[in-house]
Amino acid sequence: MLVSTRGRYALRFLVDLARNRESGYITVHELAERQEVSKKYAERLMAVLSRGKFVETRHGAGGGYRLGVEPEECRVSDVLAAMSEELVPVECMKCSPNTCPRAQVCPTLPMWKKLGGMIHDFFDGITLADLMK
Amino acid sequence: MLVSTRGRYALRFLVDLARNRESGYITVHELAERQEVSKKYAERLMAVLSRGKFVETRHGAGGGYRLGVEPEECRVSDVLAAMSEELVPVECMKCSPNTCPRAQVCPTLPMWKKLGGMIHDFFDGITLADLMK
DNA sequence: TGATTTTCACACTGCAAAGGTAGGTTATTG
DNA sequence: CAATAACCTACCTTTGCAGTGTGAAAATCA
Repeated sequence: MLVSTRGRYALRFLVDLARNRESGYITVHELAERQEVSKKYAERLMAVLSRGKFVETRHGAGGGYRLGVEPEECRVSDVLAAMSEELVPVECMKCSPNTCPRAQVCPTLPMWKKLGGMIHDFFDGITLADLMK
Repeated sequence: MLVSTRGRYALRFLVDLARNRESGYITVHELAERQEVSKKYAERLMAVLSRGKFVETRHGAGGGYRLGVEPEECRVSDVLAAMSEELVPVECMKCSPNTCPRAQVCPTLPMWKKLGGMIHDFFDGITLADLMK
């Protein structure tokens, strides 16, 4: 039931950028150091966030990353999705429609569906703005 | 964010036993076949449930498993715990007190804690009796 | 323009945990 | 005592995550 470090680090990076929005562009080096994540790994995760338009980038000297969204409008669920974090509790719910042959008779599926909904709603209701305080 | 098959299969086995409580002892062979899980794997998972007192066993001919608890009193959270399913969403919440040096300043930890609480409450509120209907 | 600084891309490795199997042992029944 | 069924342990295989190395491409600044 763990959330991958990918998703968790990404959130921490975004919160960091959100809190330091006035400082202009921030390099991966700085970000990685503050968040105590290896620079190399941080680099990769930030690239994903960049593709997902969560951050704006600037190459070259004086460059780096800055937040590309309004903290109030950036939902945690979107960030996790961008980091390809599956928010469903069971394999068979990954793709819809459910292809499991037992889906119609599975006594536990309704429970998993309900939980999946809960989790999704939970992350939907939290934004970067909530986390940066 | 997936629940292991261990936990999921175990629940299905228990629901099966609960639904067939009048049939006396049920062999792993039968159980595995109905639930479409390999007999060998089912055997192992049932042994765990046995150690956890969720089922009663009987060796030899005519033996097998039968439910060892009242469905109304068997919480899903207990079953998952017995199958060593960690219900926390992040590594650092596995042991308490939290040993992560960033715990005090982590901007995301409160969110994970809240989610963890929600998930635990969710599974606490569901019993075998709810699933067997 | 050219050196420097930065992001970006991708292949690769290492590792741990999960899923699943094999074979044999012990307990119980009839 | 033969058959049956749970039990146990060690093992194998796969998978996905975490993390690194190398080297580009892009932009800056002098």
